[in-house]
Amino acid sequence: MNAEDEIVLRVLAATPLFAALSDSERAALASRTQLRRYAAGQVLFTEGEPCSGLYVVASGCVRIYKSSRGGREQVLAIEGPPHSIAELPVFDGGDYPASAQAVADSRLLFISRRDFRALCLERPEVALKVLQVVGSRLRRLVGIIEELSFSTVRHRLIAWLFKRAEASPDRKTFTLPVSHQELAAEIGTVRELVSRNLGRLQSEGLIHIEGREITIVNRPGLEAELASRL
Amino acid sequence: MNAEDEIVLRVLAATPLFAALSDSERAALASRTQLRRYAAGQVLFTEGEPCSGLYVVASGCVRIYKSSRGGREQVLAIEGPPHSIAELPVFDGGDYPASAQAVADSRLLFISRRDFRALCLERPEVALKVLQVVGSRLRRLVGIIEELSFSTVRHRLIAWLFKRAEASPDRKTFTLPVSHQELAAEIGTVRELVSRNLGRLQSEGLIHIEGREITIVNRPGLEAELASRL
DNA sequence: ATCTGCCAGTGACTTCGGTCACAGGCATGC
DNA sequence: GCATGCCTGTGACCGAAGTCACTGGCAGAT
Repeated sequence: MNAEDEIVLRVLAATPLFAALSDSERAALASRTQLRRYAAGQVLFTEGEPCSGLYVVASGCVRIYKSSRGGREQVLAIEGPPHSIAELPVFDGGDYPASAQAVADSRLLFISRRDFRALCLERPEVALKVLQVVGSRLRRLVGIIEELSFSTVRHRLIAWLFKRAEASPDRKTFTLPVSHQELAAEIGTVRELVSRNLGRLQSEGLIHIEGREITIVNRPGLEAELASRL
Repeated sequence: MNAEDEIVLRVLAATPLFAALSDSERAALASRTQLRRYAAGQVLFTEGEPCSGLYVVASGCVRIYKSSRGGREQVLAIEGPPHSIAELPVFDGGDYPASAQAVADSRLLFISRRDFRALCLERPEVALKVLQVVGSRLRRLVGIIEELSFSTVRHRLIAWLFKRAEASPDRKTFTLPVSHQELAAEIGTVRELVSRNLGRLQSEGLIHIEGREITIVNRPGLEAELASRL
């Protein structure tokens, strides 16, 4: 067994979708799995393309997004290992509903539509797992709709900052990991509004910005805003 | 077999989810299915409630929606017979992500979470069907996100009018089937903007309004707007 | 008939979102 | 070095979106 096969097996074992499989079943699946490499920025597929199969992130990071003419983008999801991508269009026979792009250099497993469907029929537990994964995906989409429909850019920005801060050691300070441009795509607006709103939050003493370092200064104040009349 | 049982069987047979079942399997499922009645306006479940099972619309019509404090609502889907509702939260163990309400007097089949999961394990074809159904649901949600993120109220209103017109005999004239309030919830805005935008479309000679009758007057003009820099 | 509640239209106003244009910073590559 | 390209901040501006308040219509209930 070569190094690539080993990676494939390891990733399959770590992926929730395939947790229920036995070792031998996983080996069988692995033999029908491709390992693909993508450079940062490279596009995996574009919305509207026919769906050829499902991906699992082995390393790196992938973002799923819609783009408009006019050049704006709206991010729907960002997935790292060991999550799967595009499980859904595999089943309803339609095209990919959105585009996907590697954020960093990435390796992905690719399983063809046919193989995956066959597996689901053979091992219903896998299908149930898919449903579970898809459930959380749907929840996230509903969350995005809620935010776009009911809340403001400022709101969404604050929520985004909190999400980042929670993931940092002291839950207060973190380094902006993306450009304003990308942040804008994630919260559904444009670069300039991100810049302005960050500036406004700072001048109101709610956060502190130093280069790419952002610190939550007045957490209660920010939380109060999130709570108010969503 | 009484009348209710007959309804249940008939609806199960017509529902895509259960198309793959044999008559005897459907009969077994029917015996574990409840028939529930809801009056127009009655709420089936509210977002955040624990998910107890899945519904199938037997007659009438149900809308799925999120509501904000401040009293606004955003409609996510409207389902008539023989479609199912809330297939998804059944699987990921979470709460209902949105609320559901009968639009008209309705009868719904209710299948408990347990029974439905068991069925999916036993008959993987059912699970695959669920995935297919859920796929189209996800597409619609992505479509909503796209519209909210990239387009304007005017845009969404025109798209909505087209959707209605397509469903009418001459593809031009139809009766507004809902209040402005409800229309606003469906396209993600407020009553006043619906009223104003309808008025504006008429004064620009694009549509004609007479009471609740709406006629598409200048279809090319409207289409051009939909096409422009989405 | 009157009262109540929902629905529709509209004017005045505020604020939010977004566009355009431009200037400066900082890295990379030649 | 300089040129190039991407990222950021900001001022000016415009139109869209939303809020508030009030009017009048219409249907159902009593």
